[in-house]
Amino acid sequence: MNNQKAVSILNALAQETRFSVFRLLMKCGNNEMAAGAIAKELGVADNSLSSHLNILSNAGLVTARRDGRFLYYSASIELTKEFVGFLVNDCCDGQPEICNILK
Amino acid sequence: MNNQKAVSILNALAQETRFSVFRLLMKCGNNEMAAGAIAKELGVADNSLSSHLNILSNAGLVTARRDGRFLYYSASIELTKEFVGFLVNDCCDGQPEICNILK
DNA sequence: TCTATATTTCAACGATTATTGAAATATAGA
DNA sequence: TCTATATTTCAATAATCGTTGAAATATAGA
Repeated sequence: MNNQKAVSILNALAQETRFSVFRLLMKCGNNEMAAGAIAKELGVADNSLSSHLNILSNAGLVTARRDGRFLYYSASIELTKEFVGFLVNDCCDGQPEICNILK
Repeated sequence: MNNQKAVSILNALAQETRFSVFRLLMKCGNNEMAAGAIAKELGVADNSLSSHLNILSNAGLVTARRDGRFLYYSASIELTKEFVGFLVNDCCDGQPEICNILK
């Protein structure tokens, strides 16, 4: 993780539809959802959602698995962990007890 | 914290200069830096930085304090905590042990 | 092979965004 | 009051972004 990678993740998340997709998949944990099911759940056009899924995927936040006609998406939990860690780790000039940010 | 507020925070952070400003101020912890010092440190034009600081400030991520001609900025650590919590809390459908995201 | 379903790709359009130069505002000190 | 410093505001421009409709691709089943 580095500044550039973090900004690309932030860009991917900084849009209402994409953020909702991400939260929906995070809620699913290690389970997955087909693109169509996500589109229906969120009330988004298929092609628009496809574009958003692609952006999330390029940022590494979701991964896809094809099964027949369906593409199943799931959240990349490891990357999310890394990202959150990077966001908060270097705070307070190496004295985390100052802000105690993770609790 | 809610989706809309989180997206506004993500938008504020999703730009290289602003993310660098945020990280710089987080590194300062409860200390602060004058706008000019931030601009110099990051090699950004004053007016451009002012615009970015305004965006970070509108998102609640930084606060400003005037002292004479100087405006001192610092990170809003409480909001950052709330934001990170919101990002990761509802994961795994209420079974955080599945991804154990904060550790 | 034909048809239906699931999803993506593409081009176009309007909207939003970042940067720049110049001007304005706020304050300090002589 | 005059000048210098710190910062913001404003208008303009170029670049990027999200959505839409239509077409294309992939697959399943009859």
